[in-house]
Amino acid sequence: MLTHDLSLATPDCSGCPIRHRAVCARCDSDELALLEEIKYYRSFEAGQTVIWSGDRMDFVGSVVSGIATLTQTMEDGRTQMVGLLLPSDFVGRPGRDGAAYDVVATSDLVMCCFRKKPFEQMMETTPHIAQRLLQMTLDELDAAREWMLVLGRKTAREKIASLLAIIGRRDASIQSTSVQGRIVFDLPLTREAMADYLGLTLETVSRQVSALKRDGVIELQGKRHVTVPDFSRLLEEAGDDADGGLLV
Amino acid sequence: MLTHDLSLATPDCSGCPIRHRAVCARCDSDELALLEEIKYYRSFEAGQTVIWSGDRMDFVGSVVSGIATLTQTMEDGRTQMVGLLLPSDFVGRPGRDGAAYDVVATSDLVMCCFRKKPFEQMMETTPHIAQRLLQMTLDELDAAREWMLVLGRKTAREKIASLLAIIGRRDASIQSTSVQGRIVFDLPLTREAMADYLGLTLETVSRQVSALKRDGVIELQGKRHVTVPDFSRLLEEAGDDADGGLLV
DNA sequence: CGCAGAATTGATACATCTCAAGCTGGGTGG
DNA sequence: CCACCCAGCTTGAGATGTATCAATTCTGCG
Repeated sequence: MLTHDLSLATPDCSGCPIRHRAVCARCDSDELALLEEIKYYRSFEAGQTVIWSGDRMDFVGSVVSGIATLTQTMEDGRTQMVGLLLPSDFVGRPGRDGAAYDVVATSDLVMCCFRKKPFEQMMETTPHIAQRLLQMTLDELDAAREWMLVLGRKTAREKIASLLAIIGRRDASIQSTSVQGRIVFDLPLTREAMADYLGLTLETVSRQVSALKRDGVIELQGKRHVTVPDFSRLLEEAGDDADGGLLV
Repeated sequence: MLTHDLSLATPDCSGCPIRHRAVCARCDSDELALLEEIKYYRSFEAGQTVIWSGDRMDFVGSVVSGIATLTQTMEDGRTQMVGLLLPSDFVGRPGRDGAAYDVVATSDLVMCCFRKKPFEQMMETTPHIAQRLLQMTLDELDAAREWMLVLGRKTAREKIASLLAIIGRRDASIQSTSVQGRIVFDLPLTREAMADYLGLTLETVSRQVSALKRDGVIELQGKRHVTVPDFSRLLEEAGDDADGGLLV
């Protein structure tokens, strides 16, 4: 069954929650008006697949609310998450027809989509869009490289701590709370999704989460609600500089 | 001792070997003329560090010839390669002051550098540059994600096979040979660099190279010169689709 | 209440790491 | 020209971290 059909309305960009962070962030009102003509909303339920790797993709778009994952799968079924899509993140690649990865909605998801052809044309004529997209892509590239260090060189415990630090930091930045001392947030991922993110098995994830809890690095209320009593302690466990790095 | 000082001359862009692939690929002759004003060449010897992570970076640029690596290092010394820079690849990030990674010349290296400030200004006024840089960044992002699958989910043997396939494919594409059947190339990396690339130890790299040789997947002449008698066999060993994927 | 998906925990297997010893080939100095 | 040297590489034996297989235990929900 479909969710509320707010999805079919196309609310004004001016009230959009991701207006200042998404690919349209630099656009002025004239440019926004052009985008409004080619935009439409789509909703997905938790668990639904937005797009399969290899499928033809006739749109690009932004995550407005909810969370989605980008995953790659080998023939024998091994899967690796290669991206975590949060509100304002961009999906799809201008200039390419097929999707390169599976995109799956982890929670209920709303996307602001643009038909691909007209969007590509706008990119040629509207430097603000291409400029913002470049900036966002460079940020994603940095995140991917950070992640490569996690996957290639960190232990299971460090991997879990790194993931919790990333999610905690993001949550704090959304709420503009300070990223120090006590942090509280909800895990948006199942143990299995965490495992796919970190290149581990779900059993190992479970064990290491338990270990971090036993050692007082984190506290759990239920399976998903996490309290970090001392964020710098978590960063130590992640093997990161306790100051949180220069690039964030 | 310094290498040949062709480096200090600034040859014309029209004869540049990476003219059609680098960040300037889409520029017309007027735009090239502007770039020529802010460009200069720098040479590095094999083993030299081009830039240390965290250092201030007052230029961006392209690899003209030779190979460099992008690596990240943890406090305790664990290192992970996060990028392999080949001719035409771009170094540096417009809009950022410090270098995010160590850049090290693996072979003798020539770079075409642009002073950062003027380059950033040109990016604003010259859409062709920003467009090409976006395209290149998206390609790098795809490569990074491919690599994440390798790091997170492949076995040591598959990792080695994947690396050999990547290098072999690149070499074939430079020589515009077909990527089928028999392939011959030189490894541009030491066993240790391969290990840093793949998130392994150098001993494991050595063992798996020996195993692939023993099993007839590759032949070695010396330590670095590799013959792959059957490229599709190598792809199977890498755990990839034997057709080589859709995205290349 | 009882089921199903998610998570935890345990026992064991195995891949890769670690530590250690030796090999190889190209360069250098006697 | 030979002997030596040294970085890069190979190989071995044992330690260790994570995967695998297999029960349970939670938790939310119809």
